[in-house]
Amino acid sequence: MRYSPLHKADVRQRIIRTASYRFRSEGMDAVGIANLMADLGLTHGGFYSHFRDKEALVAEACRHGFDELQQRLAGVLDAVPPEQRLAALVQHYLSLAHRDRPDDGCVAAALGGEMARRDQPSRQAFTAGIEAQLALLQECVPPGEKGSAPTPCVALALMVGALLLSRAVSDPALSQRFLEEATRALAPPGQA
Amino acid sequence: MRYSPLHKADVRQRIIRTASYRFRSEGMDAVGIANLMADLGLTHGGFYSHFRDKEALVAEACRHGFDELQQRLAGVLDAVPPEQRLAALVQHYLSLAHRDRPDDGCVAAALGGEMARRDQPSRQAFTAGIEAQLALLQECVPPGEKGSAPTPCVALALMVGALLLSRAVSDPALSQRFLEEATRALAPPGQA
DNA sequence: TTTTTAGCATGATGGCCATCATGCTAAGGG
DNA sequence: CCCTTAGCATGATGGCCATCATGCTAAAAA
Repeated sequence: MRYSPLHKADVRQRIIRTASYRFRSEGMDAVGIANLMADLGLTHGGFYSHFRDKEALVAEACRHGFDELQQRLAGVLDAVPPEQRLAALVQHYLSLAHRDRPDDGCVAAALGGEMARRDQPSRQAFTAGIEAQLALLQECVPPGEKGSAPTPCVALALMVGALLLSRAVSDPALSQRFLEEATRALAPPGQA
Repeated sequence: MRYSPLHKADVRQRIIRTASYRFRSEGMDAVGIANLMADLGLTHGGFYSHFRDKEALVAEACRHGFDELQQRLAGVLDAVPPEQRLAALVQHYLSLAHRDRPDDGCVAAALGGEMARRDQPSRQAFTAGIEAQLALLQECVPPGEKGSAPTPCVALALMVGALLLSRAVSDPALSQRFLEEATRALAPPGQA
């Protein structure tokens, strides 16, 4: 063992972390193993002692990305009284900052389309992340809200769709419209 | 000219058409020029006499895909009285058939994530398609609907997001929930 | 009928891809 | 203090990528 015994786990985490960012910003097919390892000052040789294949890394990177967002959103929610939680979450998710930093943002919005074409391990990791997001949204709906409030599935689909489209569209005004109108639909200003 | 004078335009259309399908089902990076031309019984040599580069083809394929969906949806809307148009469109868009045939479906849901990373020509073609979809949605909202109805941007974002997630998720039950709950949110059953 | 030329084919270039086989090297266990 | 071995490096394999240069061939123009 060249480095200390904990270094393998550390390198593994750095691979996942870097992959998670680069996948979201460049797409999963666009990031090669050799190129990715070079980011860490390593070469492609050792990769396969950490992961069985690229698919395994994609699954891990997916998990990592969802965990990260989940923790950040949990922090946002803790700082806010229960009635304002949904609004706070929506404003954070549909912000210009989130739109402009896909590498540090929601995996579903950045990689959802490509995930539909991937193998089972990655899709299962993705599904688990989605379910965690739905659970988090569930907790944001105040107790008294009746059938009028959007369900977690609807809220998540609208947020993902709006963020995705705001990124894809080349017209800045239209990009903002997606964010603003989706925000209004989920967290109407005329509310507590 | 080897074939009749109209054959160049015909071949060009066949390239666009095939590319449009394959891009949506396999992703734009996964379809190579040589492989694509082979689908038409041709080789890679002639490609660059039809398009300046791959980016130009992506833009054309994007246009073609949006046009096709637009025409199909227009056909659905014509067969239905004005009050039911939004519901008909939503049910068509959020159907299992659409979910399971991304190659023959909405460009935004299949390629939106990758479009955000593409060059200007493709993104402009994409934006034009989105604007056409928004215009079509605008016409679906009956005259009397007040502020309660979702705006076109919100409706489109929700539809795209729900379709995207229903495709990406590996759990069939969750996949259907996205489609059904989004459908209910946009075309509530307790309505004309 | 002859000549031009457009549409496509062939082939080359340089690059990147995932994956596997093997070799070095330094740290841990004895 | 030596020897095993784990972690990574080097290099090879076979394949696909976009793009450009050139050549063939048959149809249109003369």
